[in-house]
Amino acid sequence: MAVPKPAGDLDPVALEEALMESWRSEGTFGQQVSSRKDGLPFIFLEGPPTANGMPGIHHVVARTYKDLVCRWKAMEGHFVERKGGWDTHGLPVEIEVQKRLDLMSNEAIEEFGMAEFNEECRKSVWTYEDAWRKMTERMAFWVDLDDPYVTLHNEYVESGWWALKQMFDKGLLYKGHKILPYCPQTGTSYSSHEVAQGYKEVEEPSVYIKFKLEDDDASILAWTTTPWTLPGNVGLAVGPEVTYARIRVTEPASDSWEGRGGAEVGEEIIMAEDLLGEVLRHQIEIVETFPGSQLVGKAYVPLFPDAVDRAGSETAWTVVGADFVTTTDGTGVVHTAVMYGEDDYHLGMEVGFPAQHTVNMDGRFIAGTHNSLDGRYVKDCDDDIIDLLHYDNLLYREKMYIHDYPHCWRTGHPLLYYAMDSWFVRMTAVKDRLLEFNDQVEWAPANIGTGRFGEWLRNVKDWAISRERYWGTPLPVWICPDCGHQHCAGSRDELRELAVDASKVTDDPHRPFVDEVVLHCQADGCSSEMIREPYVMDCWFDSGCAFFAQWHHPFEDDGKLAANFPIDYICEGVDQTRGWFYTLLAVSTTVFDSICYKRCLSLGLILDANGKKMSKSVGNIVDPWDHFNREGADATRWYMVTAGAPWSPLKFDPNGVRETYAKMFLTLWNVYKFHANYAALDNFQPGDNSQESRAPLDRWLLSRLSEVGRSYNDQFEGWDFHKACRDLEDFVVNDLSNWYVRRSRRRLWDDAESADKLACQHTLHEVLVTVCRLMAPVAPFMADEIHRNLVGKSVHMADWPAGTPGVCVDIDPIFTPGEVRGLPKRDEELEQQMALTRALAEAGRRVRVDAGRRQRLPCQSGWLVGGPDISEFHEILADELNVESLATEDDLERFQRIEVVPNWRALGAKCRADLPKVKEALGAADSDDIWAAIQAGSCTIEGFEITEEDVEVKRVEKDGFAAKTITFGEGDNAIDVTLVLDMATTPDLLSKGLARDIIRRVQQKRKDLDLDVDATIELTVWLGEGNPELNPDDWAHVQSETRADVATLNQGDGPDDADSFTIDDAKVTLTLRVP
RNA sequence: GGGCGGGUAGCUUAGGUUGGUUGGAGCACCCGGCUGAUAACCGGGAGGCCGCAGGUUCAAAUCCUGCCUCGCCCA
Repeated sequence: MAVPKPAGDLDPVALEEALMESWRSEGTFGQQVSSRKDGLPFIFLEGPPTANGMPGIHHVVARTYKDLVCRWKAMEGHFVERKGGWDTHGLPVEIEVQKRLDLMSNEAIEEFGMAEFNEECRKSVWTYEDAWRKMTERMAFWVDLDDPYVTLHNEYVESGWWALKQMFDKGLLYKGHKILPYCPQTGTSYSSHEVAQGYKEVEEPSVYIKFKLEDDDASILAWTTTPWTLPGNVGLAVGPEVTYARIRVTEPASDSWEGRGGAEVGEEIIMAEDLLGEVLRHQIEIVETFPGSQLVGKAYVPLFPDAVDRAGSETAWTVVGADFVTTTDGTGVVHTAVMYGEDDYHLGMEVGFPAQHTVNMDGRFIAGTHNSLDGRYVKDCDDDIIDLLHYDNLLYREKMYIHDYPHCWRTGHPLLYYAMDSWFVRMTAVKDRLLEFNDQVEWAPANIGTGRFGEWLRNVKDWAISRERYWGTPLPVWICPDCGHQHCAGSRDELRELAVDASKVTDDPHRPFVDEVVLHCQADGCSSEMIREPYVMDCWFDSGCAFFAQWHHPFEDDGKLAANFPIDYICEGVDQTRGWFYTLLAVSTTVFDSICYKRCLSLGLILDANGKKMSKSVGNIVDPWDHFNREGADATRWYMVTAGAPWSPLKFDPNGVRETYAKMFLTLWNVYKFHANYAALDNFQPGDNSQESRAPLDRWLLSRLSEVGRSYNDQFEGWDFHKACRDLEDFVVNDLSNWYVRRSRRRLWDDAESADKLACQHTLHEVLVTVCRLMAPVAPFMADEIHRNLVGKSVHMADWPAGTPGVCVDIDPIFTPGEVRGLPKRDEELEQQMALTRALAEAGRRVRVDAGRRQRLPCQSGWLVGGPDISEFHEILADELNVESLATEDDLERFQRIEVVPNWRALGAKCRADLPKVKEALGAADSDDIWAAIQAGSCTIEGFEITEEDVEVKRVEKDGFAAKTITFGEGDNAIDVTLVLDMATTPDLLSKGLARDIIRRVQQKRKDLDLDVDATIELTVWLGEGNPELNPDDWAHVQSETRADVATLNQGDGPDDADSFTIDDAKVTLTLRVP
């Protein structure tokens, strides 16, 4: 504990940069972690960002909430390790490299060389690492970036392999199909993100097809916008609840028929009743109507009999029921080609349609589909297919159709929805466990767990985890081309064991090296060789493995996983709900059959000041450095935390950061400066100084601090960081600065040592130290700067002053005796009294405004009527009110008289034409007498008997008094308190008021001249005509207050060029000279 | 198209679960006061169809229904 150094003006950027340097050289972060190594662990897992994009303000938000919770828990005494992490695989990385090197197809990549391409990806991943590191350090996110986990590291990949093998061994990994938008030109399928970049409006032929029933003369009519899928048709779907109609054509089509197709008179067609009018172009009659369920099971004649092999399917080319069928467009009958639509595929799997391709990976029809189509690009065949159907009398109509359709963002070609081979994790098998584990997670906000996330889990689908890409964790599955045996490898050693040529197994598990590895088939009796499936993993799988792969579990984790699982806290944006939040739980459920994280804070999105999403293309990105370099990281962090609940969308307003800086940080700094400068001057040493012996003002502030600290902690525990910080800010600005410091300035001016001055210094010291500890997790810089100067050590090594410190197990004591520990005693009664005092001080200013009496002109007396005893604060209140003496008084009557005024409504009805006379008489009479007479029932005026109903009684202040009544407290405890001021003016009061006005002007002048506080001056004052006499005592007071060693008081107007001012029409002139 | 969240003063927002006197606050604006008090402070003023329309109720910013609008996720 040292005597504080004096503090200068605040330069937030310099302050923060200097502290960064101290933290670096002292290793403060490491010290904070290791000093708590015997505390209960609090396990945090960093969601890995990808470093191939610039960090933005939204990253600062997420990292603030990660950091503040970890810092808070560490101060509580927890052992909080914070390992960094990087997400380094995946499509975004590949796309960056492809764009840069102009490799716009898989062929181009393979021509360039897969090894070379992946090397470019590996480098690209670190493009912005330095920017990330700088941002992370500058914003004071304490995370270990020197030893992070990295998803591309060989060890990390190996842990992923191990996890996948666990799934495989449990029968949770299988190969199936996934319908994906696919570009045959580039040979790649696309993520929804890529698809979104390539929508185009196109006009294409759509057709109504007649499917002839086997045992019936009628046809079922179906509609499609993709004629090229018709050869693959294997079924028709109808809505079981939808009403269908069988109709008969009664007249030939009119001459206005356009395009191909048609129907004969007498032909019968079945389709949804609601859509008849929209679809049919013939005169018809309805034969019958019936629900779709009656159609289910009916067989029809295949359009292209050779295209698909029945393969034992009993449902092929029959009608099936499906819930997704609607009558919003089409015919209410959905043509189903299993391999070319997501609904189609799922329906096909469900009802057992044959799943066969009619189209190759190059986008051409497979040989044997139809002799005029085989080998041709499908999009070129639309017209020919329509022709073929027309000639077979299977076409009813064709119609051009305009819609948005996805196109390849690289080649501009239309994408085909195509069933790709894909590997899945059978999440549907563990759905109940997922839901059970989710119930154990404490979500913030709670509705994410029950709502968005819970909903997602209740509808969980199998997880398609393979990607036909190059840069990622390779899928460690090998298949024997001869016997079909599948083998999932769980480690690099296992590969070496099974490899035909072990030397092909490199340390680097990435493609293309791993593709070279061929394994001995492990099936009994098969001596063939297994080839690797050419996929890489969904990069979400990588990050979902972070909780164990970061330790290279189970290969060399040294018990790390056991000690760090499940995780206590994760925190990311709400957009991670179906991303990282899900994949973590998915992996921990399938591999460990365990909950993964206990608490999850899901952050709202960050928007610009206008509520628009920030995006590069719109150009509304906020650069965090704009604020780091102006208001500083503390103000930026504090603003983000106080701007709203963490889970609400944050409209980032640059002005708000400025406001936070001006309000919270400048104010706090100035309080600190006030304390530090006087403490340095007086050689202040904190020591024993009991709370009880201090001034009521001190005890009040400490009590407030106690309450604010307690609720701050409670609100932290309830995730309400925004409320906690707003309350603390309110305390600092209003209680500490605007009231306590303002009321205490004079106490510290005193040159002599006094108990009161010491009490004030101790109070400021304790309050500042405690405030610093409370705010340290959110604003780690200024809190540390102040704490270091007052206590001599970093705030980040200090204990949390509130809550339950039970988790601090055998930590070295970081406190020396006499230091602030915990929170002070609370005195609610005292707080109430001060609240009333402040309310009365405000009421007094209002009284003066209403009564037209200047604040600087003192009143002789003030009285308080009613309310609790606040005599402890009478001195303060008298000073605030500028009254010579303040007293309590029981009898409000002393200052008030009643005034009886007519109730015009009642009196008018009674007196009618005589009303003016009654009014005059009432006005002339004495109110007290009239009221007494009315109450006695003997009041008669101008012959009318006046009762209580005829008048209203008002209470007004007697001449010479002004008053205001305030209601203090709430509900049943509310009590009226009246403040009365004596408005009388005496020569004595006028003299005091004049003195105060002169002092005020001189002080302003001193300030303008930038004089030192203790500099002396020579003062000359001229009092013009009309001024009151200035008493010698008051003149002496002027001299001492303004440090005027030499002072002259003259009558009359002073020199023209001197400063002058006017009070009550009298002129005062003054000159001020510095000797 | 489905799910979720938001819409309150010029701007940022509190309140909404539990309906109840006149819907609070900060910034900006205007007037006044105060200040050896900091980008300060105090009082007052102006500024609100609490997104729109219905409904429930003695009473709706609050509860219900529909719609509009912004955002996110999913299709």
